[in-house]
Amino acid sequence: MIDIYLLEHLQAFYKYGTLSAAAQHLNIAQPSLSRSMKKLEESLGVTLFERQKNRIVLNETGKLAAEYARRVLENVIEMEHSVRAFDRSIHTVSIGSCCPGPLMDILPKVTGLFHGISVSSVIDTQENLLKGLKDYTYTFIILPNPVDLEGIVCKKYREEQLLLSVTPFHPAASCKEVSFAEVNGQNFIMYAHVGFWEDIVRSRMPDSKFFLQEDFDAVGELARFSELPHFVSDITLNVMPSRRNGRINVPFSDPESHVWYYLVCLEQNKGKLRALIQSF
Amino acid sequence: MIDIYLLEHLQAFYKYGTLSAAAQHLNIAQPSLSRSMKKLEESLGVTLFERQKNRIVLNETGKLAAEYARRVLENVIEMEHSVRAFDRSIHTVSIGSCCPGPLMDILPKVTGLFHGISVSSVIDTQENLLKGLKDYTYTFIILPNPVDLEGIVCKKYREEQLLLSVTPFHPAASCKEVSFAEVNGQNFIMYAHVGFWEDIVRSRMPDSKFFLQEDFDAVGELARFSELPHFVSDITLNVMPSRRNGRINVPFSDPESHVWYYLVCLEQNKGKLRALIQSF
DNA sequence: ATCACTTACGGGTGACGTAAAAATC
DNA sequence: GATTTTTACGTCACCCGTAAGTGAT
Repeated sequence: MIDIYLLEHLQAFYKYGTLSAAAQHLNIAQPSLSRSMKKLEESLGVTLFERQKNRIVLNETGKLAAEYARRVLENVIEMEHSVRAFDRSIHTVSIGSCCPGPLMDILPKVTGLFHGISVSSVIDTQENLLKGLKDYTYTFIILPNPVDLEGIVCKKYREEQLLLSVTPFHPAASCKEVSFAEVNGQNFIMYAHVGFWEDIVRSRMPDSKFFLQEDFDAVGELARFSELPHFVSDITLNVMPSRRNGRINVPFSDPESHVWYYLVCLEQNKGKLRALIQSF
Repeated sequence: MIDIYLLEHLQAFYKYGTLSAAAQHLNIAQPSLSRSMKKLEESLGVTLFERQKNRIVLNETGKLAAEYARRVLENVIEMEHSVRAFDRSIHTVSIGSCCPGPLMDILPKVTGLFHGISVSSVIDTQENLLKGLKDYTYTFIILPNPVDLEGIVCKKYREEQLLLSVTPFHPAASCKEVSFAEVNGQNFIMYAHVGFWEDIVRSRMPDSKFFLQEDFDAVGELARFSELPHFVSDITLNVMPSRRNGRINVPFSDPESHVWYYLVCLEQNKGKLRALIQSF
């Protein structure tokens, strides 16, 4: 059977067009590549290149072979990734979430439940979360909507309400609720890794600027010495009461500011999910 | 990247259950396999087996890896096959047909049109014909029905009428037409490689026996010295008038006895198909 | 004793690098 | 002269086989 390294070499040549360029990217000497391509042709029993004296280009058969090579290599890479992820999934619980809120209250429960084995968590896009669930990167994922897919289990988890955190002098401070439109154009301090919330506030308040903070604690610190509003949620306030620090928290009135979360896992982890839910 | 031979070894172990059995089928020594499995675990950085002192079995991760290995190996085999077939398709024209009839009149035209390059023809099932078209095994295929698939071109070609060939003393000899039902139960001489026609006559005449002849000429020879009926078609009679040899040919009346053929090829061979049709 | 796997050691294939030649721009 | 491919040759990695050892049936 054809050796993998021959396919890698072919793909590199396909990508970079010349043997020398491809050899550089492969970190091998050019004559090695020349030999590899010959060997590939020989083992397939097929001509893959048109050769002039100092020029070599793929013919139609060669291009077809290169496409197949790409597919095979992608498969091998997927195998490596998935097998490693599956192995890790046996020894660890990894939770992917669309935003930090539900992680804040679920992480302590998970670490308590699966004591002894390590727990990791990541904020990611919905697309990557579902992909990562299927390839064993995540044991559980948390989505802001239900999913109905073959082999996947989905349970309604909890809700979250977004609130505006302002100083008592802010016009909204006296309101019972506030809409995105009313504060559109104002500038906000915001934690950088809020997942899908960022899409929501940016799209609903297109005239605002958001001063992103890589460090979560920085948001609280900056708010203490600034008039700038920022965002909190009922979950945040519950888990970290210090975030109140003299500010007024006004709920948003828009429907997008209120979300139901769903816990999602593979069929094979249904048991773990049930255990987790029972621990609530 | 993981070497192919490691995947082959893993798959063999997956299939045969023990290192010794797998090694035998791989034609290598057992210690080699033992080493391969260790190396695979090492390069994946993952435990694939549960080892007792003299026993080794795949764990869950190992089974997953073996499944992925199978997929990769299948891909490589498909690559080898398709690339070789594509290369051949450049140098030859290969025609797959659902039955011999339309081949008899199209082969001379094809050999005339593509003179210099070799022409081969095969009778196959509809399923295999379509598969072979997609993987470049066949340049053209001939089907008894149209197809409408992405990337595939289909042209109505010609018709064929099945007839019953009998001696003048046969009851049907004086009829203008005959139905399958009327001769059901009688025994027939039949060429062995008539493709889908065999399915038709067997299903429409379940009480008949068919004496299959591997050699096409044997049908004519046997018919000369026998009272047994056999099958001909308007195409056969046209191409080989000798098949008449004193017999009466009565057309079947059933709709299944009349077929329209379609010439099918890949989009990329549309030009060749057009040239072929224009040569008619 | 036989079977199944592992460890240890030696051998040969072959993938790679270096050097140099040939050809094109 | 710079770039690209091919040919030639030497080297080292590594895959395999043989032989020996351990443990289980």
